[in-house]
Amino acid sequence: MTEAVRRSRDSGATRQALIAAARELFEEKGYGGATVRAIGERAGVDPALIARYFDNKEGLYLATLSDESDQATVKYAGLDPEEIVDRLFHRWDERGRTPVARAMASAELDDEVLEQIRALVRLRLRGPLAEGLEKAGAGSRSDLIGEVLIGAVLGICVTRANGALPVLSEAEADEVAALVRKIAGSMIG
Amino acid sequence: MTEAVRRSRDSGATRQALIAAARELFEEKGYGGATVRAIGERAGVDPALIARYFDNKEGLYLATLSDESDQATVKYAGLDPEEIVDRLFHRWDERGRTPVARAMASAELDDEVLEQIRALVRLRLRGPLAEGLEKAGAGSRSDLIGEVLIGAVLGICVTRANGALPVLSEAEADEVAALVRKIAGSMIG
DNA sequence: CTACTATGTCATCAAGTGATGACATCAATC
DNA sequence: GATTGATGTCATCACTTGATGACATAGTAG
Repeated sequence: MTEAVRRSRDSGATRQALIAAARELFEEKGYGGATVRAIGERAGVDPALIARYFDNKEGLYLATLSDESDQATVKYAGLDPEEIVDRLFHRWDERGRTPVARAMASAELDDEVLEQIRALVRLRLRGPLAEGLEKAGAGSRSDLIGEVLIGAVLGICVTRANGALPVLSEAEADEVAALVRKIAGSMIG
Repeated sequence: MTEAVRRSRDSGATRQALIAAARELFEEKGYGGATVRAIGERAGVDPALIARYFDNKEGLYLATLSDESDQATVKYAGLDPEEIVDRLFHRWDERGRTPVARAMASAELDDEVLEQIRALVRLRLRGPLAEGLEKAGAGSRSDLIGEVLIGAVLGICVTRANGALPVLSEAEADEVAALVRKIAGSMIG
């Protein structure tokens, strides 16, 4: 029987605690800024267990990406491009930088990370986006247009979060969202 | 007499060599990834001189930002918004990430860095952009719209450079530029 | 020539990093 | 309850980093 017993020593729970703590700290400090000691402390777990369960720090990082990918229950399929872009903006804007968004905004990407990012984007974002764009008559390069929109939203959210563009940072989310929708709309005609 | 003698020991030349090497390495590796030893080596200069001339690594980083600001001879004043955005895109796209662009895309910004970025953006980018937008009849929030455009271009250039969005990365610059112009145009009507 | 300052060189420190392996302890199985 | 594998703890290593200060040398002024 596989009972859902709450064991005092539960490797699964430890794994999840580490992933959750890692996601938080990677969001806050970035990959380099988050130390394995800090992650272990926040998870209430000995840092050495990172090596046991994820080989090393990078393995844990990849695990956070997979985890986010799994939890991306938001379905964009079948929506208007403007609606997709609107929701994407709100998601990235509210939740701060998810590991995925943060990775996408970073300068150079490790090969494995790049692979995960691309798969996630293709399935969850660009796919539905391109589909909606075609349906709306965006013409041939709907894949490219979809990615341009994703990149644009990412840049807006990043600069909005870090304060580099003060007016944008202080604007109401809805006002910015309206502009983002406008951008999406302009790609269709 | 202040002659332009080429001295074998020239603190000015040393400073410039350090700034140039630092800019390159900050572009390639980011702030954390560029070590003072690597900067010194590329500059052909002992790393200890960083401390002498710029106090510490962060001082050198700020110096690279000022330097880029000084060298930003590109004048956007008086141009159409679409034209400004087009040139901004090409600049960031060709030259790779300048220190400024890289800083704008980073997650959290140090106070001093933030200050420099904001000043640079206000003077060189958002100012002319907002002016052009108003002239074109963009309505009230031209400051906000200008910053949204800057953020969008930044995100497009960053994702284009790091390969997170493959179609965008492989597209011709001119094709992307056309879409960027389209986005700018949509903000006016 | 001498002395003095600017500039450059070098060795080294203290702190922090990720990783590792020996050891301890829990919990399931017989 | 003894055995055994899974899980957790701890000390420590090897390495890198930014920074510092003592020292060396060039170039100039007197």
